[in-house]
Amino acid sequence: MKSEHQAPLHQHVMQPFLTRLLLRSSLNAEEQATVLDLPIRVERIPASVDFVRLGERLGHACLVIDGLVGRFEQTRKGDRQTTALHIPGDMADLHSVVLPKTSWALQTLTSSTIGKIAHTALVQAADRYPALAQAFWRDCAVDASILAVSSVNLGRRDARARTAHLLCEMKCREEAVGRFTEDSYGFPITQVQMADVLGLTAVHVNRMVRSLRAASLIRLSGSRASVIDWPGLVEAADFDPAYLHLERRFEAG
Amino acid sequence: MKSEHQAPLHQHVMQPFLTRLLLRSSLNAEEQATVLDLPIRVERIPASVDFVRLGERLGHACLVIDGLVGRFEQTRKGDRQTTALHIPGDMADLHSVVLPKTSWALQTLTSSTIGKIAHTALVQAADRYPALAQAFWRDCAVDASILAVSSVNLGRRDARARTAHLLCEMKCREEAVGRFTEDSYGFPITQVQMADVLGLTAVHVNRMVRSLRAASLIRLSGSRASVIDWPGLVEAADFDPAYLHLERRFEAG
DNA sequence: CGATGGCTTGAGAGGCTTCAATGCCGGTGG
DNA sequence: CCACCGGCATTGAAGCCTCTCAAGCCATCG
Repeated sequence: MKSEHQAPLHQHVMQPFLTRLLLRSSLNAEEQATVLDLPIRVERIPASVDFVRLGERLGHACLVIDGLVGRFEQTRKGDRQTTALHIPGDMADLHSVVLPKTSWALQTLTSSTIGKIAHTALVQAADRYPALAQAFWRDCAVDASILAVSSVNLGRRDARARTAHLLCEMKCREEAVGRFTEDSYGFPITQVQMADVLGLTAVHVNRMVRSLRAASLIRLSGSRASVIDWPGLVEAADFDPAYLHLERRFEAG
Repeated sequence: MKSEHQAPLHQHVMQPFLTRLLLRSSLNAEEQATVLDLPIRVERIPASVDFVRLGERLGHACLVIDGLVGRFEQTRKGDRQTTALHIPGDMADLHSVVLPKTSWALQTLTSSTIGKIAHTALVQAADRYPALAQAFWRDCAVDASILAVSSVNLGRRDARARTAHLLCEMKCREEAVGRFTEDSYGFPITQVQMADVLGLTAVHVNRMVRSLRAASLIRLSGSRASVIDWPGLVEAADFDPAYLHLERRFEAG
């Protein structure tokens, strides 16, 4: 029941996001159709482009359709901290619907396909269907939960555990959307970019990655990460996936 | 127009939260009345009590009415990272409405008064008034924005700047609700607790606090923080209050 | 085939932690 | 009324984790 009365090309493009929403929220056919019918403007963007800048006033939210996107902020000195990584199906800045003035920036880490969805369309959908409003809200809450764990990593775990933790998190997130195959997932990110995420220097990231490789926990070849010893990696990372809220359960309050 | 037809004792207790919502959202009289009429169960809790624990399934959200509350997570080793501080008027876990299974814990830092509001009541209000749903969502988005900046602090700023940044942030947040008076605000927090927030050891927090004091930027006496040199503190912290979204503006998407 | 970007490795410096001890203060009980 | 106790702030010294600086290697690409 996906509103087949009109089948614009963009529909298949919204499907991964709907899938993500359905992971955590129960939506009826009408609500699902509304999501699929959201007008979207698709755009291809090369690697390393800041396509949303600090202090901008946004009129749309960005859906990652393909590629890898980083949300980041920086210090006056210019040190960059990536606060979130977004894979296909993620809305990189859904929170911009309620906070249109950005205090963050978005950057493509690899060349990516981005879908821009007007705030007005999202607000209309949320206003009409409370279940959608709640689903959007929940999506942002999960984002915040990841942010909180990221703070724990940066504040309390050493470089090696931090690095392992990132690999664990991305494995679980990719797996949740069916992108973890043959014990590996796409991880097309340079060590400099990893350093931005982990609050480390690229030099030290290199040493930590090698340490994990030497311990036969993972292998990073080219643009993929292969998990060799999942229990070992989880152990090294002190990882508990609960914060990702990936178990399907629809109980609200 | 505050629904004077019934004036239960708890109403004055919801006022600070409504004030906080109104800082960033436009709500009509009916919507405001709905917030003030939310049923709330008030409870007094001593200092250093974990009143929400990890992995719990919550049926209510916690409003801080008085005192100081910390949201935290910890590593397997037991190192604690406080990811958010909450002052009176804050909802410490509004996001629990959409994610009732906690991946965090709440702790009183001083003896506090907490108001428990049933999720069902909040969901009903949100379902009935889209503007309220959006206001709740926005409140969570601001919380996430603070979390993101916290990641920047932990990942990219040194101990001194981090310490100064915390003092700046709390000054602005207290000021926004009229609790910054005579160049000072309540900051009843031990250096051990500050260390939990800042991802440092208590010993080093002590040295950083002394350094800031020696530079005549602030004074921490007993349970209050006095700002001596605001521009200097902002400079030391590399602080930009934009992420707090405290300017009154009601444009949505 | 030189330039570029990413990965790798080494050596030294420094910021923060760890361990340890002291002083201060308020609360409590004899 | 005062001695004791526990929590908190403070200070010192040593050590380690991570950064900084620097250089070399390799693949890709124009």
